[in-house]
Amino acid sequence: MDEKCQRVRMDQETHFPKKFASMKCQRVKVDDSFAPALEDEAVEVQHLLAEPKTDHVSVDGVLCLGKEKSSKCSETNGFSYGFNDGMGRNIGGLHSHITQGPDDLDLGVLDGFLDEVDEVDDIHAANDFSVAYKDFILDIELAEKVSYLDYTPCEGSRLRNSSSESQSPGCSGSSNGAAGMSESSTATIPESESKNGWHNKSVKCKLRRPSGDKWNSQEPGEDSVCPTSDDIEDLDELDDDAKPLISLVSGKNAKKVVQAAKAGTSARQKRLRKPTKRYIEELSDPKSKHVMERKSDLSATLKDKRPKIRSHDELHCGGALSCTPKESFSENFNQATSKGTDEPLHLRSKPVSERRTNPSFISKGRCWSDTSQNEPYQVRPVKFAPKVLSLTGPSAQAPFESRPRRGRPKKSLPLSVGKQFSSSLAIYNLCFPVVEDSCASASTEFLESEDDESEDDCVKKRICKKSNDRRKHQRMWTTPEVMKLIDGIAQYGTGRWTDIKKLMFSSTAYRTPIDLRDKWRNLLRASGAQKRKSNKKEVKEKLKDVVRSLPSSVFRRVRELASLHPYPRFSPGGRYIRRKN
DNA sequence: TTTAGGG
DNA sequence: CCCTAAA
Repeated sequence: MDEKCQRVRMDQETHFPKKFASMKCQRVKVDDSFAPALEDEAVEVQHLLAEPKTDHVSVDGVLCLGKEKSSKCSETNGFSYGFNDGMGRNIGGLHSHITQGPDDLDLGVLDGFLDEVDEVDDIHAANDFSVAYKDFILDIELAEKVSYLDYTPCEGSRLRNSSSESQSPGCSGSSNGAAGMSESSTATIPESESKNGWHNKSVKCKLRRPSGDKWNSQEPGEDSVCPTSDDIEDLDELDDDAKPLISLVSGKNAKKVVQAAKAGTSARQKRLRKPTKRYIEELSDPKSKHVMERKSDLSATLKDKRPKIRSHDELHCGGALSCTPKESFSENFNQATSKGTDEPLHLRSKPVSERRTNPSFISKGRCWSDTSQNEPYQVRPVKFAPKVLSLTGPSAQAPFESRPRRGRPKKSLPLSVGKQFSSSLAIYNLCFPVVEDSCASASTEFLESEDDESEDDCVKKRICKKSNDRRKHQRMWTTPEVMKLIDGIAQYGTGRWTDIKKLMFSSTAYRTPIDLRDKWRNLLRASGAQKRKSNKKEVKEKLKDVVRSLPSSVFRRVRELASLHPYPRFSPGGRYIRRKN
């Protein structure tokens, strides 16, 4: 662990001052649909607790994260500013080497840190850094001391609880259950206050340590260093978001709490997951509706083509198969400690039990991504990574392409769908009913996910690669295609999509008449030719992608045609006219 | 089967 | 893109 720490630190020092410019907001932008991230928070905290010695790195990661968010993706939230404000000073105090301008950071390094940060996407999604901060604080605290953890397990679970609880206000209604909890120490601190960059300087000053820069002076992995209030102080400087926890910790028996928490993670669960590019891409799918996933269970697993980045606990997917003793122990421990407290049990046990019982948890199709190729220092994950990969590899794609084609069946049908049940693979198949791709294909995909390629290329590659796939992926409309479509409409008018398809798109089999029509609809909206509720600008902003990629001449034509061939060809009576040839 | 329209 | 209703 020391090695890991140092290594990362070295990396950080070396690469940090590079460039942050390459940072893609992508990561941050995928958030909005992530309210359900809450659902994993308890687990996440647990994971973080489980990682004793990454303290420094973790904190650095947070700082970087803050910078990333605020500097590069200012559109995400106003929260960023406040955050940055607070963080900026702290960075200055704590890490002189990362006080470079926002553009001096390196994405690669950031990614590394993101690993430490665990679930960046989730964090961003929740628009709530407080959770993350608490996590890190826990991390740090945990790193400090590993000894006598054996007593006060209740405290540990308590801590976890409060962590998961305090983040609930930042999330949408789905987390009502947690909101009802009442833990005196945490309940007194309104989370909402800490989310708006609200800076409580008094606290800071009070706790501030004169010269302590423990991040630079203290060697990682020193077990002899007790978690002192200094640590808490420094942590407190991180951000106000951390305050709830800090007050919790300091208000109660800080050491015990932390140690207990640590005890809970003596069976250490390493964070395995690093979202691969593929998943990032998947996440940016505008159609992502994570709420849906929660509601629907198995059916959703078949339909869902949007694997989500989630807690690596989902490695329990195929759980019985890939679950290592350590993991199971950890889970059991958590449940055991949960019982020891006087707090509502369901709040704690929910994440775990839900994962176990809810198939949707299992089938996010991202198991193999948890093997985190980008975390070289991980040992245990690597041990079972191949297993998971081999098991889930093929099916990792399943959610993506197993979505049964509803409606009229199209040309190619699945070769085999979920027929391979054996006693040992029963669970696995349950989770991944569709297992059809060869391992080779999966492995190529796996490797490809690492590639750095433009999204377009990604899409196209996938399409090509799965040419025999029944599933039709998004296919970008090229400008020539759009112009062809416009020509066709000019010729046939709107409403005769099959004709247009036959004559203008006879060569491109992947464009169905419906596609043409949809595209036309989009063009209308984008061009503002349609007098919709929203004005042009608004529409254009919405469909910026389309607008961006098309010349203005196209839109002129669109508007012309729109007036010439009004799309919703309603008869005076209101019913649409079906034009006959 | 095809189109319209909503998601 | 997907789905359903309607023609």
